[in-house]
Amino acid sequence: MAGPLYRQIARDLRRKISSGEWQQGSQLPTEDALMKRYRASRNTVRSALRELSNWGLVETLHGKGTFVTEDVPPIVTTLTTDPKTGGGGGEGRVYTAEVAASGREATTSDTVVGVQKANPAVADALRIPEGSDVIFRHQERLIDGRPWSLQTSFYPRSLADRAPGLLDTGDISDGAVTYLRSLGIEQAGYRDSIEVRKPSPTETEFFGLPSDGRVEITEIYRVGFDQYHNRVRLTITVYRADRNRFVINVGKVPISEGLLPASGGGNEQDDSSGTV
Amino acid sequence: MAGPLYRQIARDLRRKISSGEWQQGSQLPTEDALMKRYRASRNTVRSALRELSNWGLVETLHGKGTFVTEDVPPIVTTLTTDPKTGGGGGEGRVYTAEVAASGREATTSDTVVGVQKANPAVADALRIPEGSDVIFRHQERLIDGRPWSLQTSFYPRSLADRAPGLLDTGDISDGAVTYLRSLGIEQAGYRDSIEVRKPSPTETEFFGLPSDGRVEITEIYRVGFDQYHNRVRLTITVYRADRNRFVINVGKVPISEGLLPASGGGNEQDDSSGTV
DNA sequence: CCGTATTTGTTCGTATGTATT
DNA sequence: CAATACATACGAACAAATACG
Repeated sequence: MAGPLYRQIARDLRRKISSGEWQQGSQLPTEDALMKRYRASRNTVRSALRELSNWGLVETLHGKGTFVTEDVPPIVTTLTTDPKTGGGGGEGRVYTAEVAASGREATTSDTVVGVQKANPAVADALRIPEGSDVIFRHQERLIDGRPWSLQTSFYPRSLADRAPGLLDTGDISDGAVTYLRSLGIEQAGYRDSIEVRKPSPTETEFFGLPSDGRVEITEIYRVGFDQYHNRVRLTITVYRADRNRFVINVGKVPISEGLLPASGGGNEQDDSSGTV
Repeated sequence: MAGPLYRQIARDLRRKISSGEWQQGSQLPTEDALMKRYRASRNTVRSALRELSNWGLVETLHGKGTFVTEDVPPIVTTLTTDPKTGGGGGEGRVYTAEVAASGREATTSDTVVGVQKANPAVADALRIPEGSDVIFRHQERLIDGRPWSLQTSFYPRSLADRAPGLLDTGDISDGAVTYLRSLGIEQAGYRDSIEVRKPSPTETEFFGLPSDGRVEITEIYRVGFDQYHNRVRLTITVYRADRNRFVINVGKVPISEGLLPASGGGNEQDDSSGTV
């Protein structure tokens, strides 16, 4: 009854975690201890632990032990700019301001700039021929010193004639959008496209993700348009999917105070909202 | 060298998949065949296959075999309403129209309506006391007969005095937003909050997800405000994270034609965009 | 429909390697 | 260096789902 043994063990351990019997961050019994407690073989116990790990409930560290995963409050990012206050300022500034408001400190690595050939995705987003030159500006962004997001912007190479600063590393730290506006290239609007996918090796390393594909990445494509509907830039930003939340305001909405919709937190709610 | 054997096997299989040597949907060699090919034990081969499965590259079916995962083009949903054309029409209509535009057919289950006590998340979103009565309206939404999303809207119980139709199952199929507007309750704006999390058991079953927590869910909280900044409704919609994409338009953007940013597809791009 | 072969799922026991304490 | 704890790997047996004659 009740299915395979390893699932029964997993269920029991799960219960002990979600009931609070085992606190966040605390160490689970060793595999050896669990073998004895459940009279199961090592492989079976490990299957149970792997299941919990897949669901993000525990984390296993080689040589140290298995620990109950600790909740990390998500970073909240607003994707829409307030037409009244913001006026469409540079994203870099907006992001850091928003993070600072939550009492954390946002920093960025040095900007890496360069020119490369447009791959299909970039070419399509900017409506330029595949393989034509594009300027890229890349940054690693941290919060309180911990990896937060990776961002790369692409501009058509031809823009550098009017906006040579795009190829400077530090000068336009105020935000490329602001810089371009000073040159008469207004960002009249933008389109974001959000998707969730598995991390690339680079992303896995930057974010310090587990080597199995357990943790996903949220990728945001932002295509910026000027007043003539030309595609001026493509910005790709990636985040850890499980530690970031994105907010979109449409129409007349009050200024956000508390922000967070009081998320329950873990996975254990089990449809606590009734019919949700 | 090159790490554990099961990873070497996994890498080799991965290469055969991403190189196209093994087509989408085709069956991999049986575990028995892989044992012989790599001179490894069955458990080791299974470790390798599990790794590929975790990364979403293959799917294993009990008694049948292991198959290369087939790409499913994502459903695209626009979260912002065009102030010119849409004017903030009912979401239900907008969604189905958008899906229809892509040549697919959107249908919904019967609406389940009822009254329940507000849980903390709902109470916070609507700014009402926890435990007070709320009306819920729940729907399962399908595309071409396949599960697509689950949606539940919550309204303060008190709204039913002015809008009794909220408690009818079918009558306001045009969309609750339209219905409320006909009663003078305008949705002046809304705030979406997007997060990614593991599926609940109900969601796992509805979407037909694998029982390990491999596939994630995108959850969108939408809080609607009336012209007086009152919180009129909370709509929670959940989607398969890996088969849906969300678009947000801000400011002046051209009408989307092609939509998709020509995503490369799989995970195997391996930072093909260079510095991304 | 039945029975058999095929294929993956579960469980055990055991041994050895590697990281941490 | 030794003890502890998780990681990898092998071999074996039986169970469960599926395919096929």
